[in-house]
Amino acid sequence: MTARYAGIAGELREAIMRGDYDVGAQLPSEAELAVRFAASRGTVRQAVAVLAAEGLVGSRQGARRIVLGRERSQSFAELHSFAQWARSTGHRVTGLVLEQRRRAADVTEATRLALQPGDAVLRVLRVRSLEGEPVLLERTVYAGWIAPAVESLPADCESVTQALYESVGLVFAYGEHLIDAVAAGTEDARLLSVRRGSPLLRQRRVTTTPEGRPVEWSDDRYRAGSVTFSIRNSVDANPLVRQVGDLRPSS
Amino acid sequence: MTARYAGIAGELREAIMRGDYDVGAQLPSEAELAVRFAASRGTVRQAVAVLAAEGLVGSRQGARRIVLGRERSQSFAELHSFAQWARSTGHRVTGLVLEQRRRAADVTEATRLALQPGDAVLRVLRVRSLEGEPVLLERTVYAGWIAPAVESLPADCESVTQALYESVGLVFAYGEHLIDAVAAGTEDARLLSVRRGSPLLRQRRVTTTPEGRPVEWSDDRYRAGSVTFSIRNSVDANPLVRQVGDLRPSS
DNA sequence: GGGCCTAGCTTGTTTGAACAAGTTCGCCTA
DNA sequence: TAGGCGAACTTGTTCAAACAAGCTAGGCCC
Repeated sequence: MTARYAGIAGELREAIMRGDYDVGAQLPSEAELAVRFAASRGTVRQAVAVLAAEGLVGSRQGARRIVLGRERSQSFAELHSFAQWARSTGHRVTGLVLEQRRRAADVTEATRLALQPGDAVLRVLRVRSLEGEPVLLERTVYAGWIAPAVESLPADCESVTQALYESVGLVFAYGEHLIDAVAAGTEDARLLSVRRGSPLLRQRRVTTTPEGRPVEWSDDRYRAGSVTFSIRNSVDANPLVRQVGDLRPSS
Repeated sequence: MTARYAGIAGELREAIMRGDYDVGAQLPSEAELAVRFAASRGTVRQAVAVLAAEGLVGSRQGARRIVLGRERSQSFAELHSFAQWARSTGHRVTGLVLEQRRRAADVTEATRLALQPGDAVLRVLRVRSLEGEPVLLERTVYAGWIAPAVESLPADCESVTQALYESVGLVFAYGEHLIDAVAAGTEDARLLSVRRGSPLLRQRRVTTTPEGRPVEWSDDRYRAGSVTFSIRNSVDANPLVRQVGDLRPSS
């Protein structure tokens, strides 16, 4: 069994998504839930805190909690891994490595991956397709210490995240993402079957292990209209930040 | 004074941002912090939970907490309000209403704002500039009940969010955001001074009051390169979600 | 020297209790 | 009837204690 509060959160989440509570309706009070689940108030609070973080419920001191929506945010794994996300939504996903080679890290890459300039890194160019249509172009730089594991993957590996976990036990735990829009370059256009200059949604990200060690730096470009990022937030919890452009050269 | 845990979180945050702890370094243990701040372990845990949600520190059961970075996520207000965000980063921001008129809500708008089709709504077209350069085009639909307050604002109102708070005490508490890339239409191109078809970063959002009542539905388009969205997340906390495109017609 | 194992440290989970602070709603008064 | 008041309810904050579970480092054995 998982933690108690996680179980309670799960039951409440299902009840909300099932429609037991309408959007805008009130949730039972903490005291009531504590009795129903035979848990202390603290544990119940932890459970509803999970739902609040997912954006499902909101709360104000003094008033009952309110149901804000029915769609749950997906897990970190689903956010990080294109394959896991696509699969969880029932889409058929494929991938293909077009290029892969080791190089010495330049200053930018070294900084981002917490390496010394000149240390070995592995650059990979990958196309991902949804239902056979190419929708995503990934230009990834892996830190040298993980390169062997990445190179040993098949070129059409579906989920790199999962493969790395299974082969070397690597876990991605933290990520920082920068999202903006860019025009498709010549190569982008050719590989994604769009016209040059057409809009792409760009997501640049650094991912690190649970110990805080950077593993990869990636520039992912989505064909416009194929994928949308969705964010739920509240006065309490909010992870999204705007930044003025041109802070960093684009790789 | 604010809550105890908030104060502790603040001190720790400052220490991290000041560089007392290097990125990758360990934070003192909960027990140690409890002694130092003369608080119970529970309160200390609440404080570090705040930092974890901000993406500043990470934690693993059994091991000391690790400093992950030095940049803090901004507040919800800064995320929601373009003006407040820009001001907090030291930019000069201006705004101008180009069009404003009441209409009956169509089915889409009514659904998103939890109204009945035919109820009155207020549509506003606004341009926002950074340092005099137009960077953002806002097409906003306000629910009828807030329309009078919006109409009474000056056309060059800098911060609508703040103005509405001051005039009628309206507070924005929750938001749902959809982010993708689109090509600039004829009107977009003219008003943002870009070529037609050039890439724009689009953010569609619904914002609601603390009671869960939708206030506005907006389609914001940023000129490419002017603004970047940044997200920090971890296995525990993650608010960002991908969605397959074409789920909803674009306004 | 190399590998295993355990003791102690550190974070995760849960309970129970108490008070603070904000909301709601009915009642009472002017 | 309109407004104000207050009691009951509900969430927010804090404390203290105990056990579970994962991690680390040092010592021990081969």
